[in-house]
Amino acid sequence: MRPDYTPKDIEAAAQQHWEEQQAFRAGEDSPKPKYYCLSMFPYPSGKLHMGHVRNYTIGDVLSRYHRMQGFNVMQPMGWDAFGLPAENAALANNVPPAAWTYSNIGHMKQQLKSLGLGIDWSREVTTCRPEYYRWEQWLFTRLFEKGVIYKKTAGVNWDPVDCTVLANEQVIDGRGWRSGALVEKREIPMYFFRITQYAEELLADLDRLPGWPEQVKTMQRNWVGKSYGCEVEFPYGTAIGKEGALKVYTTRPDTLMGATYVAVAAEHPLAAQAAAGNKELAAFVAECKRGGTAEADVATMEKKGMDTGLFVRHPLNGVNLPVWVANYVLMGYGEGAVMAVPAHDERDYEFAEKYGLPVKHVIASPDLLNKWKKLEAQLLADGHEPDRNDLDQAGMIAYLSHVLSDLPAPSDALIEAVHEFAGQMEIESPNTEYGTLVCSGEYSGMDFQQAFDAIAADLQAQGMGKKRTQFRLRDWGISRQRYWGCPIPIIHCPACGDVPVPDEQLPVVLPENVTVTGTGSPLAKMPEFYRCACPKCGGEARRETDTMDTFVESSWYYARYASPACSSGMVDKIAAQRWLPVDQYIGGIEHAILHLLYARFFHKLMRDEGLVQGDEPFINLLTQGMADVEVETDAKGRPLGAKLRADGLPVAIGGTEKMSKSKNNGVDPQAIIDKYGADTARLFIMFAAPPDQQLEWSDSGVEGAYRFLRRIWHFAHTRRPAGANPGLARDLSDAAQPEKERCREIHSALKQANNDFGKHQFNTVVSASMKILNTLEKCSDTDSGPAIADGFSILLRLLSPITPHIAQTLWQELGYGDDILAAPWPEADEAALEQDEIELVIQVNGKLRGSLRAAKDADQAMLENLALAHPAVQKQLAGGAAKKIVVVPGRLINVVA
RNA sequence: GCCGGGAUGGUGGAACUGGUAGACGCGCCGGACUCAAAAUCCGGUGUCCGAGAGGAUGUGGGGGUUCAAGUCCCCCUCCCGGCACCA
Repeated sequence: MRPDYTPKDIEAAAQQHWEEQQAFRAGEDSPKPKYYCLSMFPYPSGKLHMGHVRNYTIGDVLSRYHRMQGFNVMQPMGWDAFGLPAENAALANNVPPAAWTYSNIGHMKQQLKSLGLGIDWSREVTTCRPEYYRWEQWLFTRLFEKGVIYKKTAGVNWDPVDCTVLANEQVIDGRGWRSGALVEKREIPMYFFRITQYAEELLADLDRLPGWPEQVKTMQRNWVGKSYGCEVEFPYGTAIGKEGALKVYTTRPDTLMGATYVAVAAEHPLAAQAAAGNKELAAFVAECKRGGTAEADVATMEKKGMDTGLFVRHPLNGVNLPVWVANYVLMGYGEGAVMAVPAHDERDYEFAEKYGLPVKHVIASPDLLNKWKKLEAQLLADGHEPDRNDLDQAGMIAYLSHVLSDLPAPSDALIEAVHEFAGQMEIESPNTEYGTLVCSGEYSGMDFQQAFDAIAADLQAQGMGKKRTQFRLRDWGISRQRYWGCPIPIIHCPACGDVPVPDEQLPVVLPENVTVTGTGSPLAKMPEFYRCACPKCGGEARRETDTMDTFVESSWYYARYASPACSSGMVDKIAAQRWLPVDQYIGGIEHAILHLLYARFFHKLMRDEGLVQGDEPFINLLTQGMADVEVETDAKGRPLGAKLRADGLPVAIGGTEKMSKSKNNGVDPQAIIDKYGADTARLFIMFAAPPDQQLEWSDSGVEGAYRFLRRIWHFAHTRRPAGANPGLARDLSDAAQPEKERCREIHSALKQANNDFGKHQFNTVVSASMKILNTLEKCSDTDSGPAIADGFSILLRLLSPITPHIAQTLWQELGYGDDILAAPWPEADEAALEQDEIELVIQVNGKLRGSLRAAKDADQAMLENLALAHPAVQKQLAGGAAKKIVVVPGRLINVVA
């Protein structure tokens, strides 16, 4: 055995050993229970960053841990290979996206292998390969025929200079990132997955995922956004041109009597109609159509609007309400029109304040109600008749000032009551809480639910509305006007319409040798690609040149791993049944909504096709915190440029790297692996923080991780802690006190580590391991020989999922066994944890004043007496008596003076 | 803007279910070894007052509940993730 720790040699040897043993091939006919451990596959951006290392180390730790617990583990890996960055790289470096992608995959695969991950590489999938995406195309044609996929128009960001559709992140301050041209919203035809048809199920099944973080489930629930509300129609007469009704959807029908105007989106027919004869309005509508489509931009825009001059009639009280065009109303959302209740909605209030529109309170909080009653009572007491007219804010303020100035000699009590009421109204503008209806005619006095039901019933009776359940979730548009993606398998025939490509013609292969110019879609310029015959009538037809959203590939890869080479179907049903669902999924928190929702949706689609069983793809989910970069942002929070923490060099945004804010993590993992080895890199990353916590990387602390491994090696070399039967429970009844204490320390650290493994808190597993080594180093050969061997074998096994190379090497070198992967997982020996005497903390009024040792089974009265006798307590009490004594068994005694 | 998180020493983080705040590391300070340095080992290290014993104070800010609050409740600030064409 070498005296020095030489990670390069031992890691190469250990990896070769696993390779020879085919140690990580997932067995198809194992009697052991299966454990499918999946880490989100990487986009092949070029090189590994710390986020990858963190993700894949977590996955490997869980895989190896479960393997030692007796599971048949499957841990696959693959490449999310289609996407925008490859096209950007092509533009920047003149390399075809395919070549760039394959070369990146080659390099990153080497990097992953050098980390010593226990991956079954025989299952590798690459989404840009026709063998993979042909099945995606196949499913598309099936779903198209079933009507789950349909076509409609939708808005995109159009760059009028580059004649290209831009991704949201390519629109910076309303301009194209390359051309600088002002971006326009343009409506184009696209294919959509009818995900809304599954909205109810996607929502309900979240309740059947106890292994998912609550945080993620909450985000998904809010995203699906089931709401109970009402359709309300605001009729208009021929004055507008023709008779009709403006339909809106609201979740607050109880505030209907407080509506003071209605607002429509710029794209709404009513806006277009009004703009036809109004140049100023037409210009405003055009202005609203400028800029990007991203919701964050729209929502943070300054609220602007313009009066159309049109009016609609309030369906219940017949009052005419003005129609405004407002940029905060979105066409693709609900009905593209809203009823505005400024008194009880933040955005409506802000808008009404800005344009001087009336505010009418119709919901009163208990406070407001009480203050109004008090005011009324005082008016009566002073001999005046209270005015119970509408609480239109302006009218109310006028009324209140009338009370103060026009009434003869108002009493002090009345003046106070007016001020209190006015003050409360001020506080409650806008009041978005539920409350009691006021100033709402026959509905006054009702609570939310009563008003909801009554108003909905009245609307329905008049044919002017009804209750409706609505989802916030929108259908999933998957058409992309880009080259580097999976071709949509549709042929457009002038005679037959949209015809799906027949099975025998699949896959529609994406040509790999192309030149990317940055203007327009490359496929649309390739007649050899798009010219084709209609599969139905044989006539001349045109192939669809749009490709699919890359979220589609990542929505089903987890299922493909079960039978990666299956050439007869999307999945081999037997293999899918064996391996699915995924037992543990691990990936970044940034995927909490979109990717995870789409994958859940796809599982249900595949289930309905009879391909997979079960309703959900991922049983347990671990969301990893982001690995941050220091990013400078503009006023809208968009990155202007990222700075590499380590050396301050700027990093290109939207360049050849994956376009992600997390692409640069300040520390290059390869440099750490080269200098210290994979075990140090893995240990360092697991020790830095718990997996779900976000982390800013710096390499301080890498040295400490390396030092720890070196100490382990040195300990093994100098102390040779081998035992014939490591892990055998030892009878400690005769052992000397120091040895008992050392054993207790080791087993209590082990107990903590096992508990932390269960919580996926690997940083404290590492600290427990460090404590064990600290204890072992305190042992002398003579007093604790066998304990050392026992303790060291615990240490190696505890660390083996995290630092597998050194653990395997020492396990073998010291003769514990051939393969640490086959060793049983260590469990804490409860007998070793027993203590006769324990330390108790003494508090006086909750403040720490001392401690005492007592027998572990000392009773309450005895402990109280011991505490009272304690000098520190005597001093604090200063002769006084204790009011109360709180004893927390095994922990503390608190004397309350 | 909306939805979801987060904030603990110089620093990464720990603290089971409301019960000794700062485990385990990094860094720093002092010491040993050495011709010297590196490596290694030993000791110390929240802040303030104090020679010391000890005391006060302390978990982003403000309030509250409790014998006891980093932990529970209310309000606020800042930071991070997502917002449907980045992946």
